[in-house]
Amino acid sequence: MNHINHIEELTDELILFFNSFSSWENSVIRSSDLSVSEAHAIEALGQHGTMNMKSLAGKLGVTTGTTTVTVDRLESKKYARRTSTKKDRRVNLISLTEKGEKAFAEHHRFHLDLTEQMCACLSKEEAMQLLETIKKINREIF
Amino acid sequence: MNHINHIEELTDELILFFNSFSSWENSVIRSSDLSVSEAHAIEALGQHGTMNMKSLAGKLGVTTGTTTVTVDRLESKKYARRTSTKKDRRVNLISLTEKGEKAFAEHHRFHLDLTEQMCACLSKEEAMQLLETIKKINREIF
DNA sequence: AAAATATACTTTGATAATCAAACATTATCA
DNA sequence: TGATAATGTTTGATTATCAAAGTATATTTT
Repeated sequence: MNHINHIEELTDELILFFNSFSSWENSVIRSSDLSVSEAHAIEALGQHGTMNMKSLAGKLGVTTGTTTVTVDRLESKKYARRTSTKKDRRVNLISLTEKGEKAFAEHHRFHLDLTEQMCACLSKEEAMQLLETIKKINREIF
Repeated sequence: MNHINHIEELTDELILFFNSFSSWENSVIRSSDLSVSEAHAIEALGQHGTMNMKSLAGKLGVTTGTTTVTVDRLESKKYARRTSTKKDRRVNLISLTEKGEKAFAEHHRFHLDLTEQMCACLSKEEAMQLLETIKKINREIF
């Protein structure tokens, strides 16, 4: 993989993969009654569990100000709730309500289906290798 | 890869990968004088060459209305231009100006660096396998 | 302990991003 | 020719976002 053309090619395929994934996700979300940012927040909370505003903002890759707005809407729609802690009263812990958990499960089902589709066009070995590779990249690069 | 837990795990890693990639890209873009949608449009035009509005909208995964706005801004900032064709006078071909090509090259450099970083933590075989796998998924799923 | 500094979050004000639906223009089909 | 389809723009509304300023609480320094 030292060859420059392979780097070029992999780059182009990664960008294409990213854009396709993004389009796919947006169209899945638009078929629900959630906005894109709301859905992403629910996804993060469902996957990683209750967390404070700062961590949630970090997971979503946006500022805490943006996250405040998103969580406000999730709260008013009853998908999530804020809980303050005794230990540090500045902190708000954000957790999913039952409705939020349900929405997460539903959305996650789409992701699982997509992953299954992907694996269906790969051999068992390729799929296992993909998992290992993505894990490595997630741990070591991002 | 038939095991349900592996599907779960791969799904979670893919989502993490996607979110990390997204955050990375956003922070790269914010260090330039382009907005996120402008940068994405330049990226698509640079990678695939001149195309009409509909194709560009398709590549970006947004409506043509949204694309009109984006291209308006790119044009007013001199990164891209519209050219009408004789063959079909409804069509606008969008192409990068010299300034646009330069911005693309610069942005693409960041992507190439990221890919190199990724490959640096993989063996040659793993990297080649990743390329093949992503290609397959891009062709067959998206 | 008081003052200074840092942290977690919200608010504000502005701009960017987006969609759906209506519209204008040009092509194609019957 | 007239009807239908396709390409792109405009409109009106909503969502998404940031940076910077503000609020409240914790921590550190003197």
